Amino acid sequence: MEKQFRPASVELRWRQRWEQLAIGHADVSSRRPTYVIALPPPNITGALHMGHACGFSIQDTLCRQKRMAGLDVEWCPGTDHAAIATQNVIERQLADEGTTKEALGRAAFQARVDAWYEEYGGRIYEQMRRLGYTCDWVRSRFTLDPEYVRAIRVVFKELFDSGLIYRGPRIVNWCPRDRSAISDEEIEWREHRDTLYHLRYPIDGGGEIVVATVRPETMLGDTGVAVAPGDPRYAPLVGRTVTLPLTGRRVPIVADSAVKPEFGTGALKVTPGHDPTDYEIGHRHNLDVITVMAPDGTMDVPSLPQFHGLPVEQAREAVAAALRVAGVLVATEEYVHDVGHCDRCGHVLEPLISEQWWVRMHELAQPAIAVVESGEVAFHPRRYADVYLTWMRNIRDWCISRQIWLGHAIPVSRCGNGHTFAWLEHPVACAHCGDAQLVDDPDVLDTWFSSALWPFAIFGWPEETADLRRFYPTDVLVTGRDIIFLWVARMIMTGLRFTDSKPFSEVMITSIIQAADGSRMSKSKGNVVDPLDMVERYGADAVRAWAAAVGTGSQDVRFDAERIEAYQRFANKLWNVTRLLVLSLGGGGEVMHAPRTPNPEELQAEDRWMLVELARLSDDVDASFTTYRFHDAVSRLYDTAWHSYCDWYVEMAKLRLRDSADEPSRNAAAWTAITALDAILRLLHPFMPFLTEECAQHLPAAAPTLQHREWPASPGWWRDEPARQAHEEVGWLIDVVQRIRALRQERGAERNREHVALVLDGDTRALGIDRAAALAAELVPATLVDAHGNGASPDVIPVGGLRARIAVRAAAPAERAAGGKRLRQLDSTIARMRAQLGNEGFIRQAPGGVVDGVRRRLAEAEAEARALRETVGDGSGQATSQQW
RNA sequence: GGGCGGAUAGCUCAGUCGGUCAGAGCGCCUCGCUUACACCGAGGAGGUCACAGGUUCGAGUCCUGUUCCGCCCACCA
Repeated sequence: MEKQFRPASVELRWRQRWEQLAIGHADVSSRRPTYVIALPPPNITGALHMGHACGFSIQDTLCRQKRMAGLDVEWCPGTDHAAIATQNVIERQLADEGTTKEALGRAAFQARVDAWYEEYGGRIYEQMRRLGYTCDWVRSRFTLDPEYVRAIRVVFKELFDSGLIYRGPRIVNWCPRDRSAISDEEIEWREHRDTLYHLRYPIDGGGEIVVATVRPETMLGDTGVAVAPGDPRYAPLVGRTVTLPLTGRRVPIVADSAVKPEFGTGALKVTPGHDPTDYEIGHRHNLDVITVMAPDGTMDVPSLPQFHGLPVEQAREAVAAALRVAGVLVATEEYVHDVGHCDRCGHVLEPLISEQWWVRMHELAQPAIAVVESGEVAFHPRRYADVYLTWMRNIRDWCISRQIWLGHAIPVSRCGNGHTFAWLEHPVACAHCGDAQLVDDPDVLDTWFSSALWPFAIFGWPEETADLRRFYPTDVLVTGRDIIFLWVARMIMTGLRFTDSKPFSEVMITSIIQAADGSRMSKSKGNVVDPLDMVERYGADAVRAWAAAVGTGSQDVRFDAERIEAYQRFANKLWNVTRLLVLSLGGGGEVMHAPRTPNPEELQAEDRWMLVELARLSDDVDASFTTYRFHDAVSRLYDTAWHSYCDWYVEMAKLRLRDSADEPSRNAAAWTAITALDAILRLLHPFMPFLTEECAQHLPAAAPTLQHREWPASPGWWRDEPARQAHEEVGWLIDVVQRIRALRQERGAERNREHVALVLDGDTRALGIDRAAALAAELVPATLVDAHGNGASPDVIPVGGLRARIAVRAAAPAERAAGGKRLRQLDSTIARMRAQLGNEGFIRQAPGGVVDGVRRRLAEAEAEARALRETVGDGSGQATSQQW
């Protein structure tokens, strides 16, 4: 075994082993209970970032643990075609080449896309393999697979036939760059600093009314002016008309509650064709809807050639200038507000009227609300259930059509007789009248429409496949909160409607990984961290342990590579303690001799102490899996493995391991050391699979993989009263050792056995006083003067039932005073506790255990302070010199 | 406008039922290459738990308000 754990040298080998053993493959014919996760499919066009690495690692950790617990685990991977995102990427490529998709034509464009999918799909899976994920690769799915397309069409047709999908002209969020509508959930709001223009509209028959707008160019499409109902300034004007500048159109003044009288001038120009609020107002007052903008974002006003064809920004300036000349523009003010952008391409959205396909959501939402209210679908952390419910209760219809080239075609045709119908396979004639003059719908579906079917479509739905029967519904969904609306909610709705079952019963929301400065990681900022870089630098295990440590606990986390590095060190530590056991217990080669199982009475107190530590660790790790608090699990594993096991147990056991004269003792230590390491490795395996596999190979009980070993469960006698007693007493011993070491160093003594003289006595039941003294002498290290209290030193350190008397050979008198620091700490603690005990309310109302605890600690502190004053003095240099 | 989260050591973060809760890792200081590990070991310094009130015998923890930071929702022209 090498002195250092080298992840690069073992990872490939273990990945191959897991693949050979088909660890990730679930057996559809098995009778074992299942555990199923549908991997949130990453966009096929991208590479995985640290956020993916975090969420996916947690899923693999869940899967590995469930396998060890005996479940048949199916973790089904896949990728998403990401229509708009992919199209944008390819279009940018084409632009760089000086061409366009239109010039290329549909077929050639599709060929480019297919090549792109081919190239990138494999890359994502390769990244996942490098991180050690045990997905069921055989079942991997792509949202463009034929079976998947079939599922989409079945869902669409059912919703269409039942009237939940409809087509209609409505005001939509239009992206002029993508030339497509997008849904409300795909808007990214950004703050803009704009100008608020005050425009004076002349009232017919005399007078004027001033409106405020940030978009003067839209006044070309105004069809009304609105004021708040009952606004005394304008009440008399309601019902009159104004004649618009530039267009000369006469439009009415109406009163509508959507108008806030305190904003701007209290009067609103109404442009139903280009503003959602205005659209509603216009609808209520039967105002005309006039469109003045083309789908490409330029003005579409042939009757006003000076503006026709201008892009929005230019049109805004031109119209404002014209209004200024006409004396209509009476004032401007700076105005900061949020403007909607396309979340895919970043372009400013233009609200405009367009024919689109919509899903009526209200009816679909009701059962999806019920399952979360009842807890049948539970969110972790819990508060996200409220986020979900609030959105669901206010849900609006979903615009599912996109005017782009890529994606799933909307499976609808219209015949020459005007019948519009949805189909599963492309028809040759009208389903209603047989007319063969069919026109297909030109639009494609929102990518999220297909994603919404993921948990059941991946298993073959709508066919009653064996996979579907066995693996659906899934157990848990692990994802980020940013797609609760876009994805999680819609999966729950479609699952309940089409499979009569919730698609998963738990939703685990993971943290969002930010850049080091707290900003979003994004390619454009160049602050994206590639998980593979981290794997190469620190090893896959370190990345995975980091993921578990930061991915839960609900706080967004700033990326800090040092935190990954800490787990690399941890891996090395465990590797080396394994090495130590191999060197001490090696039976030739690099595998330890299997120790005989000791009789319980052969175990020393420290052995029992370690077993109790293990029992507690395994309880805590189990609890962390139940509550999805992986950061707890990682920190408990880290502490127990490093500190309890390496720093204390192994140090205590070392002597016995080397003492071949006392076989029962040596055997008990060996058995305990190996048993503990084996349990730690198994508990840690879901988090750090490579390291734990590699270490476990050196243990006597080695299996082909830890995935075939059982999840640790501690026997009852690790938790019984004798064990607890031993644990407590060894705890005292550890405390004593630490205090002696501190005193030694404070007083400038070398870490040398001869510089500390130790006498230990006390009341111990599980840990004999001779044994305690021997251990303490070894651990400090110190010279054991007399285990029966005949030494000359006064008491110094009382902890629990132990009393240690020590004498330290100080380097210099001045440094001896350093003990005064401990005294000052003790004095303030003593004062605080005395005050507390002097408080009647505390004595009367605090639980007895708490009061007793304070009394006990006070007594200990007082005893220690008293003893310290005798040996060390109070810092004034008048310490008694203890020699021996 | 409504809501959620955060503010704890120099940095990044834990802290569940109010009472060993003043913690970890990194960084820093002092020792130590002791036959597992210097990617290590031993010890140490360092915090008015954002601020102000309140509840309580007792508050980092519960309540109210305030200030900053991040995010979400919303028909802020």
